[in-house]
Amino acid sequence: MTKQLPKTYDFNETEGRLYQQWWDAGYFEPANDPKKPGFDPTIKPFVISIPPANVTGRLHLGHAMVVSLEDLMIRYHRMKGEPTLWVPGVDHAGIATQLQVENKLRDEGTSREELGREKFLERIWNWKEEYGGIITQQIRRLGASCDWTRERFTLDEGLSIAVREAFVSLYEKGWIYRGPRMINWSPGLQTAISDLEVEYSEEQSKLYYFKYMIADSDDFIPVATTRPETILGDTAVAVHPDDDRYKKLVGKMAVVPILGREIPVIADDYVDRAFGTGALKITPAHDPNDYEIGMRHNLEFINVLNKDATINEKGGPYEGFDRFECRKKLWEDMSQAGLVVREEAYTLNVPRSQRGGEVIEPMVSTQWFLKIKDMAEPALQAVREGQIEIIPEHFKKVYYNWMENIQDWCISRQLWWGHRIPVWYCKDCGGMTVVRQDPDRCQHCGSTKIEQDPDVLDTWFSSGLWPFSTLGWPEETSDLKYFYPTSTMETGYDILFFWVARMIMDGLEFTGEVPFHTVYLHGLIRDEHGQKMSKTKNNVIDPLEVMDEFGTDALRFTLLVGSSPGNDMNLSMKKVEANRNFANKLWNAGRYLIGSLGAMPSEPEGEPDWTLADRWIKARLNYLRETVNRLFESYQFGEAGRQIYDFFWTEFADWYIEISKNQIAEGSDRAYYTFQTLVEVFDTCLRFLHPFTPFVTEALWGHLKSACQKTSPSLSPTGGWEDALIIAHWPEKKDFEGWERGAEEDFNLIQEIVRAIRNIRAEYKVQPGHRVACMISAGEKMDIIQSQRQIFVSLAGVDPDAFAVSSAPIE
RNA sequence: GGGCGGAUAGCUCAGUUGGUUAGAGCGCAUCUCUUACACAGAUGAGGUCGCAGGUUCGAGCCCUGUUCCGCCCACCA
Repeated sequence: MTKQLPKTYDFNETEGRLYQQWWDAGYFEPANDPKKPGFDPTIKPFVISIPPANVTGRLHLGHAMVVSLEDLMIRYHRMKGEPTLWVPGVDHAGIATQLQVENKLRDEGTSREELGREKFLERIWNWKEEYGGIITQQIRRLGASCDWTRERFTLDEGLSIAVREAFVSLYEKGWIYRGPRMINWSPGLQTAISDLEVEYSEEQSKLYYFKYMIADSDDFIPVATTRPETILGDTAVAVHPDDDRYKKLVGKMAVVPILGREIPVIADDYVDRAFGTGALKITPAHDPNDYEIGMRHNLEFINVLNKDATINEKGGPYEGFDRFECRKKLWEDMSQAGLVVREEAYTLNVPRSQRGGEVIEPMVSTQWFLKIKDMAEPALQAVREGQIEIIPEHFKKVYYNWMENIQDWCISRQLWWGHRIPVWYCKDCGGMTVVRQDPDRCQHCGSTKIEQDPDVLDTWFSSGLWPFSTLGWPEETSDLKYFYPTSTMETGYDILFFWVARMIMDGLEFTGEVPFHTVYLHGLIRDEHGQKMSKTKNNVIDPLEVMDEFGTDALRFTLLVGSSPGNDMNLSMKKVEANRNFANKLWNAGRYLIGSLGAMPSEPEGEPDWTLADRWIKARLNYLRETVNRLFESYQFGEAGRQIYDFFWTEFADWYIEISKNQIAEGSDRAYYTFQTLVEVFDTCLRFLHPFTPFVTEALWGHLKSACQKTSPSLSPTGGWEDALIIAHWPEKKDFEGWERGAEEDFNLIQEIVRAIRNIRAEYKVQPGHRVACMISAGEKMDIIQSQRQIFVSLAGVDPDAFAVSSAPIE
C-alpha cells in the first residue's frame, strides 16, 4: 500500500532529495552531448548561458528571477525532447570583490598596499575558494537544472585565454588604444571607471559667482561655477563670440584667483549667453565639456588632483587639501580678496559612483580605451534585421538609442583583481609588446627589461565574451561547434548596455555570429508598494528566507506568474503565500487521487462510456494545451502559468474532482473512465506546471506513478510513465486526439443550474439531507446527485430557465 | 534636452491578432470544521479600464492630443 501522504505539502522533505536525484541521474547534462557516445550533430539544441553571479555574492531576488525564468525555459525545452544545455558560472566581479577583501583587510588593520600585489591576490583567491561556492549552492536551491559539469569562472584558465585573444586581436585591429583622455575617476577606489558606472543624482548645491580680473586693469569678467576648487586648474575664460558684453575682452589675459596665473579670454560657440553670467571658466583637465573646448583651442591641461582627490602641487597653497575643504577655503580666501560676487542655491546632477556612491571626479588620465563604434554597427544591424529578437520589443529602441551614440569605452582599471592588461612596456626602447603569450623580451628591440602594465581590465570586458568563452572559444571545441550560438539570453534590463550589447558586439566580432537569437529582459523586483528594495528602507526581501518559509516552488511561481517581460514587479509575501497554497492544492488533489485509486473498477468491456463531465474537462484540457503551447512559444510564461493555475483550481479541482466523487460513488464500472480522466488531466497539469514548480510536481508525479503501478497498472497517462517528470514528454496535440471540444456548452449550462440550485437551497433554507428536485421544461426529470457538500446534475441538454423546485426528505 | 514605459476593483496586477455580461490573488461581507485540502469550500459586494477627442457596426485594446507617475540616455558652467 502507498504510504499515507501528509495533509499539507512538505517542501522541506522533497526539495533537497529531488534535486539530488535529478543530479545523480545526470538529467542536467544535455541529452545529446558531444562528449558522449551516440552524439548526433544534426539535432538542434536549446542553450542558455547563465548571467554569471558575482563570485562573492549572496543570492538576491534578481538571481531568483533569472534562475526561475531560465530554468523554466530549460525544463520546457528538455521536456519537449530537445537537447538542452544551461551553462552555469560565476564572475570575478573586479571592483565588488576587491572591495570586500579590502574591507576585510581594513578590519585586520592592514591594506592591500601593505600586503603587496602578490600577497593580496593570494588573499582574494583564498576568499574565492572559501566563499565562491556559496552563491552556486544557493542557485541550486532554486532548482536550477544547470549542467554543473560545465561550470565556468571568468578568471579560470580558459576564459583568461579568451580575454587575452580578444584584447590582442582588437589591439591589432587598432581598436584598442592607450592615451590621455577625459575619464571618470573614483577617488575612493582610486581607479578609472566607465561612463556606465557613473550615476547622476539631483542634489541641492550652490552656484558660486566671482570675478575673473583682467590682467593689468580693474576690469573683470563675472563667472559662475559649481565647483570653485577647479579654478585652480583653469586655463582659459570663454565667452560667446557674439556677446557684446565681453567681446572687447577676448584676447586679453585674465588672472586666476589666488594663484595669479594668467590665462587667455577666448571666444567659443559652446558658451550659452543666457546661463549664469554668460562667461565660462575653462578647466580642461576636470570637466568633459571644458576638455572639448581645451582641445579646440589648444589650451593647457592642468590636473590639480591627486589620486585620492586631494589637491596636488599645482594647487599652490591648497596642496594637500581635500577637494571639498579646498572649495570652502578657496572661496573664503577669494572673498577676502574681494573677488566674490555672490552664491546662489542651485540644483545640479552630481556624478556618483554606482558602487559606493562617492562623488566622481572627471579627470584627464592615461588609460586604455576600446574604439567601439565599428563594432556597434553590425550589432545594430543584427537587431534591426531580426537576427536577434528582443523581448519586450520596445527595448529595441532603447538599444538603438544607446548603440547609435556609443562612445569609446575605458577598459582599464587601477585594480589588482581581474584580467591583467596583456601589454609589456620596454624600459630600453619604450615600445609596447602586445601578445597572446607572456613575452620574455621586447618585440621591438629584444630587450628583456620589460614590465607588464599594472592595470586590469573592466570586469565587463570578460563578461562580453561569456556565451562563447564558456564553450571553449577561442579553441574550436566540440561544445562551441554544437552549442553555439546559444538560444536565449535572459537577464535584467538594467544590464542591457553593460552586458547584452557588448555580448552582441563581441559575438559578431569574434565568432562572426550573433551569440543568441533571443534576448528576454525581465524587470526589477520592488517591494509590495513599488518601492525599490534597500537596506536603509529595511524592505529587502531575502529569497532564502522566502524559500525557508514557503518553499522554492512558491517563490518561483510567484516570480514567474507575477511578472511580464520588461516590467518591474512588486513582490509581497501575500503573493508567495497564495502560491504556497497553490502547491498545497496540487498536493491535496494528488492525495485525493492516490487515495481513491483503491475504488477503481476493472476496465469494462465495450466502448468507453464518458459522462458529460468527463468530456467537458477533457475538452477544456485540450483547449488549455493549445493556449499553454501558444503562450510558451511567444515567451508569455506568466500568462501560461496563470492559465494553468486557473484551470487546475477552478475547473479541475472545484468541479471535476467534486463530480468525480459522485461518479465513483455510483459504484458502476463506468467509474473506470472517471479514474482514467482524473489521471490524465492531473498528469497533464503536472507536466505543464513542472517548469514553474518543479519540486511539488515531480514529487506528486512520483507518488502517483507508484500508486497507479501498484493498484491500477492499466492506467497510463498520455506520455506514459517515464523515468522522471523532469525529462517527461511535454503534452502535444497528438496526445489529445478524441478530446474534442463541444462538451463545454452543455457543461456551462449544468454549472449554471447547479449554481441556481445552490441559491435556491439557500433561499428556501433547504435543510441538509433534503433533496431538491428539478423539472425540466421538456418534462425530463433530472437526476440530481447529492453529496453532503455539493449537488451535481448529471444530465445535459436542459433549459435553465424552466425548472420547478420542490423539497422533500431523501428516502 | 532626447527617448521609453505605466495609469484597469480597497491593495498588487493580468488582459498580443478590437467582438457577448472586463478577470485573478489578497482584502471585505455572509455561511460551512463537509470523508483531498480551513494553506479549504460555497455565495456575494466592489470597476463610466487617467482625461478629451477620433477611427469602427463594435475600443481597456487602434489613432491624435493631454495630465500625472516611473525609468533610461545626455549633462549648461
